[in-house]
Amino acid sequence: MEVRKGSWTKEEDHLLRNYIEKYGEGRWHKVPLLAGLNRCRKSCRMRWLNYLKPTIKRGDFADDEVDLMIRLRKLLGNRWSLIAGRLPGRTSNDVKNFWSARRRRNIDCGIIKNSKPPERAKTTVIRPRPRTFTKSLHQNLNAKATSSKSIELGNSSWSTSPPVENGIDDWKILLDEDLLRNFWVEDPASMSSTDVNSTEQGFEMDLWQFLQEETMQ
DNA sequence: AACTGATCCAACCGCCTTAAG
DNA sequence: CCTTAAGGCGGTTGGATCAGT
Repeated sequence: MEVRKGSWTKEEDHLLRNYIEKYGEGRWHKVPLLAGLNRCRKSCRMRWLNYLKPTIKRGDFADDEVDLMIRLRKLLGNRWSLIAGRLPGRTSNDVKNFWSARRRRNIDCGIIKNSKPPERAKTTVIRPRPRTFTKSLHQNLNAKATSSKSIELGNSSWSTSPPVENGIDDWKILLDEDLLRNFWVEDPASMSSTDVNSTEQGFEMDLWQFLQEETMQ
């Protein structure tokens, strides 16, 4: 039997909500059967995560959200789920849609203003390389942190977490656009789509905590 | 009121990663 | 190891709605 596609009906939403209430999120392969939905597992998951989930925030992005999004986009590239993860209540789909609308508008403006095809902006996606945090490295970092108040960006020895002693201001500096490129180790070999997960770990570090704390303020 | 182009956003698709057997 | 199934992600599409004429 063909699975249903297209827009979800209220009845389907109701069935999915009931399922999640009863069994919780996850085990998406079982959802169609147990919820009584004639939808594929992916469709169910997508509907829940992007639309039905109660924590989802509706409406326009606030200025601070946009600001944070721009900074994160510079840092992470088109990794919408990671970006969305730092914007409470926003989904990767929201972020993605926002960004493509924004991009479209900018391109259109370019056509109107310049009356010639806009140059494709050269974006350098900077992906941090995960590094093993060895004991010797840690000692080295501590030595550096105590010997200098400022971060030596050009010759940074750390890629995942700054010395704590330098405080939050250092992270703020790091998120300034001109400094971003110098901070992360650029790795052309890892620009391929297959090298996504190797970078993931690095971001579950102090940076994220800082960003979250900053957005809470 | 009717038409048209622009915009928004929910949904689909294809690919990749991961875990289990 | 290899295979397979499931989860997850980013890119893209297309229908609905809005705005302008």
